Amino acid sequence: MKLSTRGRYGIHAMYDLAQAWRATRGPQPLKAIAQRQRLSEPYLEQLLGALRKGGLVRTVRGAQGGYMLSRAPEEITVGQVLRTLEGDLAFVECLEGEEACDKSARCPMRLVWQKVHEGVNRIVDSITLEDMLKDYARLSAEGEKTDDTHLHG
Amino acid sequence: MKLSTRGRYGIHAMYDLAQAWRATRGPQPLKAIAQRQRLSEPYLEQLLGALRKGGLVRTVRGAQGGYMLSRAPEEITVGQVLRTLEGDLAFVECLEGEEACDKSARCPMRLVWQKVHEGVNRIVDSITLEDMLKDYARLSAEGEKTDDTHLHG
DNA sequence: AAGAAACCCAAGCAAAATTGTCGGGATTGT
DNA sequence: ACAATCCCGACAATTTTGCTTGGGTTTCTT
Repeated sequence: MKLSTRGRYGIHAMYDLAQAWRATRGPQPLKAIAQRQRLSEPYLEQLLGALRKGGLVRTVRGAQGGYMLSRAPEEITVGQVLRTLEGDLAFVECLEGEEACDKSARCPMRLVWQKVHEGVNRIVDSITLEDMLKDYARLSAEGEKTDDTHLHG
Repeated sequence: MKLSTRGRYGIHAMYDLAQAWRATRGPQPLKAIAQRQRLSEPYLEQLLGALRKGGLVRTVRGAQGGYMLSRAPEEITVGQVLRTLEGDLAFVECLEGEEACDKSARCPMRLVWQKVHEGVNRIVDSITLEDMLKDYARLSAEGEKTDDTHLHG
């Protein structure tokens, strides 16, 4: 029931890129993202590769290159990121393919899984990277000290 | 992100016991439950053991014994079953213990995980075994053939 | 009292998934 | 040219999952 590190690290990376989007707008080298978020470079590279294929980030190759969001932070949802890295956010497989479960139409469990599936997706799709930036800004304003290094969760 | 077989099989077993509750009220032997739900006996035994410790089923030992719900189907929620077998339904660990995440108070990710956590729990706690029985009865009424063997999902 | 029908429990274990690492290739700015 | 980058597939370590095995213990029936 836990998210794997793919989803968790992916959100960290995307949040990092959302901050960069506001600040410099330039591409961020893998190494910089990995250091700020304290993630292993080669592993993060895999995740960013998947996010690129999913159309959520784009890359600039060669020196001074790096990764950047493919569109504005308010147009990327947490759900898009998680589904790209984790696959369909379904509790059970029988919801994924159309014919994954033969008895699908008359299964007492199915409605339960459907409700959870819809609920989870509705929530994660309602939160954009921009929302996360704002929420965190508000949170920081309330607390006193500023500290923008490595916050995991 | 998938439920493990523990949660899935557990719901099947509890649904089976909910049906039995209405019909006979007598304890159901492990073997009978396993056969109806097509689950491995020794494995199911583990799950029922956990459900017993969790207070959701009670047992009658000795010959003619078996497992039965510890209270009425309308008083047992899907959430109780899943949490008993899967642990806290949290996307990330930092929500579980109080001090699992040191920076908890000012973490940009935390609010996201909290919202999902609350959403999932609200949904699974809103569905009782009785609801499942009713939903399935309605579903069966709509379809024509009756068939109460092994429906997985 | 014997036997069978049941639950109870702790280890062990193979397969699968997760979480990375490694090595080399391709592209591009300076 | 050269260095900074991204790109990609293979593989290795570790953990988790999904069971199985081999014993117990309790209680009903005869």
